Amino acid sequence: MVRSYLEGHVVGRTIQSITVLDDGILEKVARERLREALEGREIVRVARHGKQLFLLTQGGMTMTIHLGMTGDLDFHKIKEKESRFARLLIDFEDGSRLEYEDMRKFGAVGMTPSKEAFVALKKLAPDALSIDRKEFSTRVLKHHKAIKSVLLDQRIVAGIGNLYADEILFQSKVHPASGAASLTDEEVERIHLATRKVLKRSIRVKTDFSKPPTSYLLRDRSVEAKCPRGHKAMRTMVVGGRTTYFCAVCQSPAMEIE
DNA sequence: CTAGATGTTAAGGT
DNA sequence: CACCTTAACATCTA
Repeated sequence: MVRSYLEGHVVGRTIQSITVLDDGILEKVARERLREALEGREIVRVARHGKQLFLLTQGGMTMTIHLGMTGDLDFHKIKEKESRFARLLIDFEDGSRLEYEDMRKFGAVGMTPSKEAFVALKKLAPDALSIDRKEFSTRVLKHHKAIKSVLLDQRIVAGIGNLYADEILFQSKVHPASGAASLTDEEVERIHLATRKVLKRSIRVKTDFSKPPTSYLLRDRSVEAKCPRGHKAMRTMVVGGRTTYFCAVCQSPAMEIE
């Protein structure tokens, strides 16, 4: 969703200047180098791999952007006063501007010769939406940690975040703490299908949590909530250091055996 | 006021 | 190596 938003606004525009407001978000590149390499170049393509974004320039380097937890990109036709948490500005020659804001600064902006080089460097797994059933299953079954931790591990499958992992496991009726390696083939297949369904749907609704179908857990993330299938059994637990919501009825280990 | 949480990821320990 | 925990960060809420 961010990728298509950017594609519509920055492809074809030429970078006039880059203003780094906070060096803390730069990933292993000095602001001078970023500016030297990218200013004056036209953005010709916007790509995505998992949660990572790439702005490819004509005959030059590629800018990498990760939104982290609170990052956001806003395109403005004219230069307005930047927001409180703006960290980096890209001004284009036609007077428009792309603003990168990130309150908690878990995001990162960097530079790479190519998307492929960056993916290799970070050891990122194939993107969750490009991986077929067979490969998904091979990758998942290899690990012995909790299935939720596996889904969140960008080196096993790229592009799934905390909320989406919960949603995927709810839709698949699998308990988040189940050991990945001991899942049945059928369960893994359900998880693979749910991953595609949930991510595609989320991209379509632009991650607006009020818009997914009412059968989605994402709409109301709290223990007070009723599970979308009517059970009053929402539970919370910590898996792999991340808060996890699930329905104790739908996703009980007993249900998995059916 | 402090404690605890939060769309993430890298680094350090076992 | 596989896995787990924690720190970095800046707010907001109980």
